[in-house]
Amino acid sequence: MKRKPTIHEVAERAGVGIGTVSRVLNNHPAVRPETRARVLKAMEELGYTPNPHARRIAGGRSYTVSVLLPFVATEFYRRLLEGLESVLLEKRYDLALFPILSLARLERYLQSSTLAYLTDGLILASYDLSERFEGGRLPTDRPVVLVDARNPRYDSVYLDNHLGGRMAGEYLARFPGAIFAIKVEEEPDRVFRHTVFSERMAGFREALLEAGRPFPEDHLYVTRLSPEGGRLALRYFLEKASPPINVFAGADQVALGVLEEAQRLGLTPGKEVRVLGYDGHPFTEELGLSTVAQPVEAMGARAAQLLLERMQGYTGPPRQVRFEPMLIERPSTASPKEAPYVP
Amino acid sequence: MKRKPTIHEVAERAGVGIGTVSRVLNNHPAVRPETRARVLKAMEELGYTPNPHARRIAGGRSYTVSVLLPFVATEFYRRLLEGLESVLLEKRYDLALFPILSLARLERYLQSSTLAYLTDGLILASYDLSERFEGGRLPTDRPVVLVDARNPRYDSVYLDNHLGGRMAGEYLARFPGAIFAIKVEEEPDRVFRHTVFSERMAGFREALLEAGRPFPEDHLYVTRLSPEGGRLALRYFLEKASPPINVFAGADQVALGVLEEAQRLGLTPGKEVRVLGYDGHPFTEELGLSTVAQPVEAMGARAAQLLLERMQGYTGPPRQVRFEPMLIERPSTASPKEAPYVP
DNA sequence: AAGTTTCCATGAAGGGCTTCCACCCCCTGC
DNA sequence: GCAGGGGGTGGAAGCCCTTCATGGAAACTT
Repeated sequence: MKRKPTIHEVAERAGVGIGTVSRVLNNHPAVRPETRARVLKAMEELGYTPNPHARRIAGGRSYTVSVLLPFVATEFYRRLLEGLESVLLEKRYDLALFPILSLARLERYLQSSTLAYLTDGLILASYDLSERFEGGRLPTDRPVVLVDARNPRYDSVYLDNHLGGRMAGEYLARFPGAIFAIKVEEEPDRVFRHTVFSERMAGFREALLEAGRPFPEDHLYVTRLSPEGGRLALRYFLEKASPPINVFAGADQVALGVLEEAQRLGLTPGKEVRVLGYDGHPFTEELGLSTVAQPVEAMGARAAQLLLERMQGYTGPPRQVRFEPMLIERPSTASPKEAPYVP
Repeated sequence: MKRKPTIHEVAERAGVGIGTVSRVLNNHPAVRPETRARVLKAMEELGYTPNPHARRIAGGRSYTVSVLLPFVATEFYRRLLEGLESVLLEKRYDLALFPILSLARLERYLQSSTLAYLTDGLILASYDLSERFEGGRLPTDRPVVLVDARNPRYDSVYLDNHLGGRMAGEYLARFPGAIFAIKVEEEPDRVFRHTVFSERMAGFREALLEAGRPFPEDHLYVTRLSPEGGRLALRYFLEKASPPINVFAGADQVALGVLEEAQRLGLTPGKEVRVLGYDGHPFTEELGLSTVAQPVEAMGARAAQLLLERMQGYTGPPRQVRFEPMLIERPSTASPKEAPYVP
């Protein structure tokens, strides 16, 4: 394959200077329309496309945004990417993902410079990095936006998980029957720990306390993020109390398992076993699963917007954008009117 | 944040020329050990790290490999990345993912140049691009390796899905009871179509034919890649035939749903309903799900190796690396010895 | 008509690196 | 003692762009 054409070849073919070609590339207004057309034609004929590395080196844009994220294979990140993509694609930006699949990889990103830090902007998903970097700042001078995480030094887009937990608690407190909860285990690896699940549980506990509903320690089951965890949890709960019981599953994936196990045991969801998930993933709808929904796509889109503003030169103080979850009631929890809680 | 130090500052501090610094960076042998040490010390003190854009521009390495892939939120790609990562991390390469989340994004990658094409090498997952690009070649002169796809022009690492289908067919043909299969629907979007599921079914049919087992058209159920599809499929199958029945689910995700539905209906997996998955994802083990296992991690690792060789200058003809699946027998299909098929 | 302003266009400089040639120094071998 | 050969080293040239003086020409002024 022959070498890619450069700006010089375009300039020569169009009979203009390289500066003019560059201005055409960057949509600079000071180019006469017919000159612009000539240049575009030359580019077309040569199959020219600019080199992002060179653009970036020369102090321009590479039109690429990096996303550092811990995992890729979950519904949450799928939705987050969808939100980011929707905004960035429209603005003609590319999205480069840098998955942090292992501790070794994280170490590498913490120290060495990587392409990730040298694109036009950086989105950091689910990490609060203040503890990890000296000075609590990433080794880059590009704009950085956090999403699903908070840090006072950077623009942050986050969900109020404490509130979500409260909403779950307030809601379930209105039903008769014992109340249980499943807490998703944090990665044993300290590095990858994030705090969303703890925050949810804290809010949940708080709401139950205020509602005067007991929540003994053995009503909490801790497990990994998988349906299997939900199955085991339900069996455990049924040893502690008889139906009807109410389960806050902490995550939709886990709630799924609770639902399945209930059905297998012949217990009617929404009646003998009320199940409330968390996340609001699309699959909950067809399952009739009640859930505390996170607007993940909207959070992603907002993060992308904040980053675009920074890349366009905005230099105000860090912005903290808080999103609120929304409780969606579905058959997996019957309406509390039908069976109100009587202390 | 102050500007990052450059090679010149390192050179000055170490009292050497920039050429020497560059040689240290690139592990060139012709540097005296104590000079090397001095340079490394200067780098350390200045917190210097090289700029990948500049390295790439100057004709060197950026030490980054791009991966173009269609989806991110599936177990398959998680495993594939794990395989790629294991090899590349060791060789000190970064991995940049470019997810193709939409048709618009694909179009963009087909035409314009993007950072993806300008790293040191490119891995293309699950796409055969020969139809999409003029001349059947990507617009890049970097080495390209395909994985989970085949193209005679490029190094390819692929699984023999036809064989996998055959193995499934031969295996299930040994059991009594009607035989059913679930075919995973291809994306309606023509662009994202891939052929793995069709290949599996073709092999499956072939094997049944040879074994003299009938497979009428209405024994095939088509659905999306989700457990829900498996549930619906099983109910449909049970209208067509009574237990025992044998189901080739085409994908582990789908098999999962079949298994769940069977349990819910009070049918014993491995006895009244035999279920065979495809993929060999880790979760199948704890579920006792028999499956035609793909060595996805190994395929990823191999692809990374092929790419590394190309990046190191190997220029032989395109290599086609074929992997074979392996049937793993678990409780979801009892041993055929216990209940052999008698025509 | 001469002086201003505006509009376009040019190409050198520069950005951070690799490569390569030139050069120096020191060790061999005769 | 001298040519020859390496091992080390320095820095100019070059990679592909953007930016920024610089300047020519056309469009306005008074």
